[in-house]
Amino acid sequence: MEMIQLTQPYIPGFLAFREVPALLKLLEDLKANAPHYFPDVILLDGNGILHPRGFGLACQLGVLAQVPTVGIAKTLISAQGIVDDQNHKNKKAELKEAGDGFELISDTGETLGMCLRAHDKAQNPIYVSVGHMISLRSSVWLALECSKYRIPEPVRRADVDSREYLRQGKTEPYEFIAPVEN
DNA sequence: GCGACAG
DNA sequence: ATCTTGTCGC
Repeated sequence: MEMIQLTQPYIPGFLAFREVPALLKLLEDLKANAPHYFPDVILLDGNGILHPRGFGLACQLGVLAQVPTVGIAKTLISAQGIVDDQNHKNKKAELKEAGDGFELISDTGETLGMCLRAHDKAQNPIYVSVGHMISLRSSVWLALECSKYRIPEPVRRADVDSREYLRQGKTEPYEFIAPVEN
Protein backbone atom coordinates (compact mmCIF):
# COMPACT_ATOMS: atom_id res chain seq x y z
CA MET A 1 0.00 0.00 0.00
CA GLU A 2 1.32 3.35 -0.95
CA MET A 3 1.10 6.55 1.01
CA ILE A 4 -0.58 9.67 -0.24
CA GLN A 5 -0.05 13.16 1.09
CA LEU A 6 -2.66 15.87 1.49
CA THR A 7 -1.00 18.76 -0.27
CA GLN A 8 -3.83 21.17 -0.83
CA PRO A 9 -5.06 23.47 1.96
CA TYR A 10 -8.65 23.56 3.10
CA ILE A 11 -10.41 26.43 1.41
CA PRO A 12 -14.16 26.86 1.99
CA GLY A 13 -15.95 25.81 -1.17
CA PHE A 14 -12.97 23.80 -2.41
CA LEU A 15 -12.87 20.89 0.04
CA ALA A 16 -12.99 18.34 -2.78
CA PHE A 17 -9.70 19.51 -4.25
CA ARG A 18 -8.03 18.64 -0.94
CA GLU A 19 -9.83 15.40 -0.14
CA VAL A 20 -10.75 13.66 -3.41
CA PRO A 21 -7.28 12.45 -4.45
CA ALA A 22 -6.84 10.54 -1.18
CA LEU A 23 -10.36 9.15 -1.32
CA LEU A 24 -9.89 7.94 -4.89
CA LYS A 25 -6.67 6.20 -3.87
CA LEU A 26 -8.46 4.58 -0.95
CA LEU A 27 -11.19 3.24 -3.24
CA GLU A 28 -8.58 2.12 -5.74
CA ASP A 29 -6.78 0.11 -3.04
CA LEU A 30 -10.06 -1.30 -1.81
CA LYS A 31 -11.04 -2.45 -5.27
CA ALA A 32 -7.65 -4.09 -5.74
CA ASN A 33 -7.25 -5.68 -2.31
CA ALA A 34 -10.80 -6.36 -1.13
CA PRO A 35 -13.22 -5.89 -4.04
CA HIS A 36 -15.87 -7.72 -2.07
CA TYR A 37 -16.06 -4.69 0.23
CA PHE A 38 -16.25 -2.02 -2.41
CA PRO A 39 -19.20 0.17 -1.29
CA ASP A 40 -22.55 0.37 -3.05
CA VAL A 41 -22.91 3.93 -1.76
CA ILE A 42 -20.69 6.34 0.15
CA LEU A 43 -21.77 8.91 2.74
CA LEU A 44 -19.29 11.79 2.72
CA ASP A 45 -18.44 14.37 5.35
CA GLY A 46 -19.31 17.36 3.19
CA ASN A 47 -21.83 18.45 0.60
CA GLY A 48 -23.18 17.20 -2.71
CA ILE A 49 -25.10 19.64 -4.89
CA LEU A 50 -25.72 21.90 -1.89
CA HIS A 51 -22.71 23.96 -2.84
CA PRO A 52 -21.81 27.47 -4.06
CA ARG A 53 -21.15 26.08 -7.53
CA GLY A 54 -23.54 23.15 -7.22
CA PHE A 55 -20.82 20.49 -7.12
CA GLY A 56 -19.31 19.65 -3.77
CA LEU A 57 -17.10 16.83 -2.49
CA ALA A 58 -19.76 14.11 -2.77
CA CYS A 59 -20.48 15.00 -6.41
CA GLN A 60 -16.84 15.07 -7.41
CA LEU A 61 -15.94 11.77 -5.76
CA GLY A 62 -19.11 10.14 -7.08
CA VAL A 63 -18.39 11.07 -10.67
CA LEU A 64 -14.70 10.23 -10.59
CA ALA A 65 -15.15 6.90 -8.77
CA GLN A 66 -18.41 6.14 -10.52
CA VAL A 67 -20.14 5.29 -7.27
CA PRO A 68 -23.36 6.55 -5.65
CA THR A 69 -22.61 9.23 -3.03
CA VAL A 70 -24.45 11.33 -0.46
CA GLY A 71 -23.27 14.56 1.13
CA ILE A 72 -23.63 14.85 4.92
CA ALA A 73 -22.63 18.25 6.32
CA LYS A 74 -22.72 19.27 9.96
CA THR A 75 -23.17 22.97 9.27
CA LEU A 76 -24.79 24.87 6.44
CA ILE A 77 -22.64 26.22 3.69
CA SER A 78 -24.20 29.31 2.15
CA ALA A 79 -25.20 28.54 -1.41
CA GLN A 80 -27.61 29.76 -4.06
CA GLY A 81 -29.48 32.04 -1.70
CA ILE A 82 -29.72 29.41 1.05
CA VAL A 83 -28.27 30.93 4.21
CA ASP A 84 -28.42 30.37 7.94
CA ASP A 85 -30.45 33.52 8.56
CA GLN A 86 -33.18 34.08 11.16
CA ASN A 87 -35.77 32.42 8.92
CA HIS A 88 -33.58 29.33 8.66
CA LYS A 89 -32.95 29.34 12.40
CA ASN A 90 -36.68 29.49 13.06
CA LYS A 91 -37.31 26.48 10.84
CA LYS A 92 -34.56 24.52 12.59
CA ALA A 93 -36.18 25.24 15.93
CA GLU A 94 -39.34 23.55 14.67
CA LEU A 95 -37.64 20.22 14.04
CA LYS A 96 -38.69 18.19 17.06
CA GLU A 97 -37.79 14.56 16.48
CA ALA A 98 -35.73 12.22 14.35
CA GLY A 99 -36.92 12.42 10.76
CA ASP A 100 -38.17 15.99 10.95
CA GLY A 101 -36.73 18.22 8.28
CA PHE A 102 -37.30 20.74 5.55
CA GLU A 103 -36.10 21.21 2.00
CA LEU A 104 -33.38 23.69 1.18
CA ILE A 105 -34.61 25.57 -1.87
CA SER A 106 -32.35 27.79 -3.94
CA ASP A 107 -33.18 31.25 -5.20
CA THR A 108 -34.14 29.66 -8.50
CA GLY A 109 -36.58 27.26 -6.87
CA GLU A 110 -34.43 24.15 -6.99
CA THR A 111 -34.30 21.80 -4.01
CA LEU A 112 -30.61 21.39 -3.23
CA GLY A 113 -30.85 19.41 -0.03
CA MET A 114 -32.58 18.73 3.24
CA CYS A 115 -32.03 20.16 6.70
CA LEU A 116 -32.67 17.08 8.82
CA ARG A 117 -32.92 16.23 12.48
CA ALA A 118 -31.37 12.76 12.50
CA HIS A 119 -31.86 11.99 16.17
CA ASP A 120 -34.43 12.75 18.86
CA LYS A 121 -31.80 14.06 21.25
CA ALA A 122 -29.78 16.00 18.71
CA GLN A 123 -30.54 19.69 18.89
CA ASN A 124 -28.63 20.54 15.75
CA PRO A 125 -29.64 19.17 12.36
CA ILE A 126 -27.46 17.79 9.58
CA TYR A 127 -27.51 18.86 5.96
CA VAL A 128 -28.14 16.08 3.46
CA SER A 129 -27.65 16.57 -0.27
CA VAL A 130 -27.39 14.42 -3.35
CA GLY A 131 -23.90 13.53 -4.45
CA HIS A 132 -24.16 11.18 -7.40
CA MET A 133 -26.50 8.49 -8.72
CA ILE A 134 -29.04 8.68 -5.89
CA SER A 135 -32.18 10.68 -5.12
CA LEU A 136 -32.54 13.10 -2.23
CA ARG A 137 -35.31 10.92 -0.85
CA SER A 138 -33.05 7.86 -0.77
CA SER A 139 -30.23 9.97 0.62
CA VAL A 140 -32.36 11.12 3.53
CA TRP A 141 -33.66 7.62 4.10
CA LEU A 142 -30.10 6.28 4.24
CA ALA A 143 -28.96 9.03 6.59
CA LEU A 144 -31.80 8.32 9.00
CA GLU A 145 -31.47 4.57 8.71
CA CYS A 146 -27.89 4.62 9.97
CA SER A 147 -28.09 7.42 12.51
CA LYS A 148 -27.53 6.20 16.04
CA TYR A 149 -26.55 9.74 17.07
CA ARG A 150 -26.68 13.10 15.30
CA ILE A 151 -24.18 12.10 12.64
CA PRO A 152 -24.83 8.98 10.51
CA GLU A 153 -22.58 6.15 11.74
CA PRO A 154 -20.49 5.77 8.55
CA VAL A 155 -19.41 9.41 8.85
CA ARG A 156 -19.18 9.51 12.63
CA ARG A 157 -17.12 6.35 12.94
CA ALA A 158 -14.72 7.45 10.20
CA ASP A 159 -14.25 10.67 12.13
CA VAL A 160 -13.86 9.13 15.59
CA ASP A 161 -11.72 6.16 14.55
CA SER A 162 -9.35 8.12 12.32
CA ARG A 163 -8.79 10.66 15.08
CA GLU A 164 -8.07 7.86 17.55
CA TYR A 165 -5.66 6.32 15.06
CA LEU A 166 -3.71 9.56 14.81
CA ARG A 167 -3.88 10.14 18.55
CA GLN A 168 -1.89 6.95 19.04
CA GLY A 169 0.89 8.59 17.10
CA LYS A 170 0.73 6.08 14.30
CA THR A 171 2.13 7.40 11.09
CA GLU A 172 2.41 4.31 8.93
CA PRO A 173 -0.32 3.62 6.36
CA TYR A 174 -3.48 2.15 7.72
CA GLU A 175 -3.48 -1.60 7.30
CA PHE A 176 -6.72 -2.78 5.90
CA ILE A 177 -7.88 -6.03 7.46
CA ALA A 178 -10.87 -7.63 5.84
CA PRO A 179 -13.53 -8.63 8.38
CA VAL A 180 -14.37 -12.30 8.64
CA GLU A 181 -16.95 -13.13 6.04
CA ASN A 182 -20.32 -14.53 6.97
C1' DG B 1 -13.68 46.95 0.36
C1' DC B 2 -16.23 43.82 4.04
C1' DG B 3 -18.10 39.70 5.81
C1' DA B 4 -18.97 34.85 5.28
C1' DC B 5 -16.83 30.46 4.74
C1' DA B 6 -18.44 22.06 4.00
C1' DG B 7 -13.77 20.23 6.71
C1' DA C 1 -10.87 21.83 11.55
C1' DT C 2 -8.56 22.62 16.65
C1' DC C 3 -8.41 24.13 21.53
C1' DT C 4 -10.62 24.11 25.95
C1' DT C 5 -13.66 24.97 30.75
C1' DG C 6 -17.79 23.90 32.39
C1' DT C 7 -22.35 21.66 32.47
C1' DC C 8 -26.27 18.59 31.59
C1' DG C 9 -28.40 14.03 30.95
C1' DC C 10 -28.59 9.02 30.46
